[in-house]
Amino acid sequence: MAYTANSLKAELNERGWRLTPQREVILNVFQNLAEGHHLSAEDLYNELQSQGDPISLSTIYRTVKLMARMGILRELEFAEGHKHYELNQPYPHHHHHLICVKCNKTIEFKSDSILKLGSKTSEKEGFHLLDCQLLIHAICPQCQRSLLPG
Amino acid sequence: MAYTANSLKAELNERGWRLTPQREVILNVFQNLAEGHHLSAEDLYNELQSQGDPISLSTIYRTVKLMARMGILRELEFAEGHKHYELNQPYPHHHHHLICVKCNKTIEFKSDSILKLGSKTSEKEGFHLLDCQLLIHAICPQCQRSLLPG
DNA sequence: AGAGTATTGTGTATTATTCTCAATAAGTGA
DNA sequence: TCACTTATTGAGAATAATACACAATACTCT
Ligand SMILES: [Mn+2]
Ligand SMILES: [Mn+2]
Ligand SMILES: [Zn+2]
Ligand SMILES: [Zn+2]
Repeated sequence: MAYTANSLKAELNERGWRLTPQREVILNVFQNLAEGHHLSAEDLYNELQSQGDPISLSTIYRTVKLMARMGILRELEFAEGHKHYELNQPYPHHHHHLICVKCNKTIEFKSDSILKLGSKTSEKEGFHLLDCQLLIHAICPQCQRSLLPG
Repeated sequence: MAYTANSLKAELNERGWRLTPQREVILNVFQNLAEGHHLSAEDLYNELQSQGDPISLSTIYRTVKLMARMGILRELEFAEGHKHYELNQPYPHHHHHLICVKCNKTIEFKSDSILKLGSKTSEKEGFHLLDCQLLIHAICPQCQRSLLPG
């Protein structure tokens, strides 16, 4: 069940917030993003720029944060010093990430048992689940061979 | 199997690196850290300061990064804008985190099935596993009640 | 349409983390 | 034990991601 402009508006208004063209366009970018892709704030800024919908960096930071807290986007912290975002999709699109801490190569994989564990755990503690992600930090085959320090 | 000064030295030297008093002291702080505690770089800086082993912030940042890449420490990114570190312990101490994205309340929980999945996945891709952590972003009971924006 | 207020864009501030570089000291082998 | 090589440290400056302040704008509701 993908978001439409209307369902997004409904969810925003319910909390006393507003639907703006910026928010709608930003959500669209994520909905059209190919599988396995993740955007940083700056990526998103450039993408919007080049598709002719320029939006200020401030608004971008505010919006992705807002949408992550609504559970619309998931916030991913790989090993690069800045956050990445992607659509927070339910089963069967929900997935996890295996990351090389040296070169940032990322592999996605699925697991519904983790998703179940995430729901069960947050429910048990009375938390409202937003996102559950297994993050595997590792070193890829190529970087294992390289003798470079660090 | 906790690290001793000697085993740490062996692992460092094996890679052409050196054991320094700073590295030894930093590892000790983490080994003496109570369960459920996590230190930011600044926390660690202050802790060392007050225990009479002052170490520069530069060295602290370099050391925790080094130890994370060696698999000695695990790097945790909660929702506060800076990293936290804790000892990377194997089963049965290995655990995961449920975090409130609004107030940062953190609850730890264990799961050996995730640990297995992490090993299996990285092995399958030929990666050398460093750490595997399930991160559950959620909103705690108290913050659900609060009507504050954000 | 108008009131009330959430949101935007611009510019600036903050702050975690990295970088630079000269001084120091760990490892190694004679 | 003593040099020799070079990894490491500490101090400070630099960087870069993100947050903030505020006046102008534009949603939403009546
Ligand atoms: Mn992904
Ligand atoms: Mn922990
Ligand atoms: Zn790699
Ligand atoms: Zn909370």
